[in-house]
Amino acid sequence: MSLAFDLKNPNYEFIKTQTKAESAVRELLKNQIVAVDIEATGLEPYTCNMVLVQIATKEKSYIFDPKTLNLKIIKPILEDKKILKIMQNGKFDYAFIKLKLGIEIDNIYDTMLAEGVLTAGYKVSKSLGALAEKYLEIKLEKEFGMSFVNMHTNVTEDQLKYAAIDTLILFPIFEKQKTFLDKEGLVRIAKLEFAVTKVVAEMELMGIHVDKVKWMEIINALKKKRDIVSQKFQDEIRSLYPSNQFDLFGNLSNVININSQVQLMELFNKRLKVEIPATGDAILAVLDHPIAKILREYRGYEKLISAFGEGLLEKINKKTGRLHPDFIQLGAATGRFSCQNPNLQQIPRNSEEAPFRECFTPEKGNLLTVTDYSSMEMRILADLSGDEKMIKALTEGLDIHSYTAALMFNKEYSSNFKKKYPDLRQISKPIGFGLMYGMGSSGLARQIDVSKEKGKEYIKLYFKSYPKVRSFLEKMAKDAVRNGWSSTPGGRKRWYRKPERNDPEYTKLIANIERQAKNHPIQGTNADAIKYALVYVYDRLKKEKVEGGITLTVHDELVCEVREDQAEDWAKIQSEEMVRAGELFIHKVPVVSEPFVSNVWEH
DNA sequence: AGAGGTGGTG
DNA sequence: CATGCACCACCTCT
Repeated sequence: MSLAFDLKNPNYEFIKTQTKAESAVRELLKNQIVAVDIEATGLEPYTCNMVLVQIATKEKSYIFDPKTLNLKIIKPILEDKKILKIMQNGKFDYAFIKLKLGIEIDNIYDTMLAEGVLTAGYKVSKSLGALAEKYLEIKLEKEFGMSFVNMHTNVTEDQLKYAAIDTLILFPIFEKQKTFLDKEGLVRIAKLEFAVTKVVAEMELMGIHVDKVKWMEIINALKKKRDIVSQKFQDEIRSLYPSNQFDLFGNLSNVININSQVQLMELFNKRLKVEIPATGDAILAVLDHPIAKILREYRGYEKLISAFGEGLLEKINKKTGRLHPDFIQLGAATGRFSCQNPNLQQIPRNSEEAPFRECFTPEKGNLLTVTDYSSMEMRILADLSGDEKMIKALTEGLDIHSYTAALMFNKEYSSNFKKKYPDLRQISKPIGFGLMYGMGSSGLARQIDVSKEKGKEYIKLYFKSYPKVRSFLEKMAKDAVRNGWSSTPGGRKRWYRKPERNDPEYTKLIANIERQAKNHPIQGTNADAIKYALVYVYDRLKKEKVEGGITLTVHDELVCEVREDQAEDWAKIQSEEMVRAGELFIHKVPVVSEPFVSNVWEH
């Protein structure tokens, strides 16, 4: 592929006067497509600064100096709905440009997200370097000293060259990707991802407030309990070890490291003479041994303290006093978000001892509006499979697991079924979830603690109740193995590496694909829906002039923080927009989302 | 630095 | 033979 620019000597202009900047803007406004990139002193927009802002045409990169220029003048380019902005991981640049210049970039084509939808399911790098190699067979040498991180000196000519290349190279990558998006029918889903990315940037900038005092109260209480249990554990096992050790202060020291799986295995298998294959909770639970009981109690506390302790508070932003986690837009192969630093999608649900979610609170004068889809994946399964009885149950608003149990075990469904036959419902519920995950009979048997034969029988009864669910799941599995991909009705694809026939793990690998492909259309459609919802909700916030923004998305849930007098009305709108998004994909059963207004995340 | 084990979420 | 999807954080151990 021949490039429209010279890699060794890219055409660029480093702009340091307002007059030159103005004429550059005039030139740029003549284009339908530009590439945009920034260089910054670090990754965090609140505490780092922009060093360069590059906007390029196919042939030439205009490099603006944010220190000497008033960059408000690039607003007409960046906010123009007609001019396409090619960016690599645009969320990053969007955040800086919004924060430093008050400009909201519109009409983004993101090469990283495009690559994400083109390679979903494959573990491949989506860095600019990787894309340049893949599409252009060019190696981008990011030399040491090229970084702008913590930079205080003047930019070098080499740095400017690379800054120029970072924009110029986006054009040919964009051209190549476009043909693949077309070929794979991924244009629609790519456009969705592009529309979502600015919402994600805004959501990250918004962040969420944490009640630090309450958080530490919870942690300290847990620590007290943990330390008592930990001491008890050491005392109970001390006699099993030959000599007592003392620490510097003459206290008895710990016999083993309770956190060490290796030492625990030695303890159970060699000293307590109970053969266990691992020390996970499922195994310890059935062991019925006093030491196992203490260990389980310890683990309960230790887990919460280590995973959600001070570490989370250390991530509070110095500038804003809020948490600003990274939402990875294509973090999961199914199209779901993932979340990092910290992962707010795995904060424990509130419990008596550890009401962590109560610590996420609105700023004074605001309230949180929380909306989630109710039993969305069940609804998706009903809709995609077209199973009449499941559709009927969900349409009539019946308790789906009770209704399933009634069908399976030939009982009359009633509104008090749950109370009348709790044991039957306890069988039907895990099957419903398990099947969406491609679970087999032995897995189910293990789950609900019945024999393998009983497990098989239950699944049979389930499929007899919902025959189309079976044929749907089997078709998904078979098609994916044949095609090497599966897709959602929204057009999102997930690819699978087909194993060689002679692979020693062939059967296992095929079984993996089958399970993943049964789940993908369900989980993926949920992801498609919540992503449309994010765009709808963001647009509606602006349209309704609501003061506030989106703070969190947790797979089937959206959380906004808004001015308190607007919260009640807004929560309803937020739910409506979620429903509207869900109805793009679900037509045969109702989409349901409940609105909540609250001064804590969850109560 | 990376793997494996464990366990939190949807 | 293994046999429930999708993640991320923390711990130990090599």
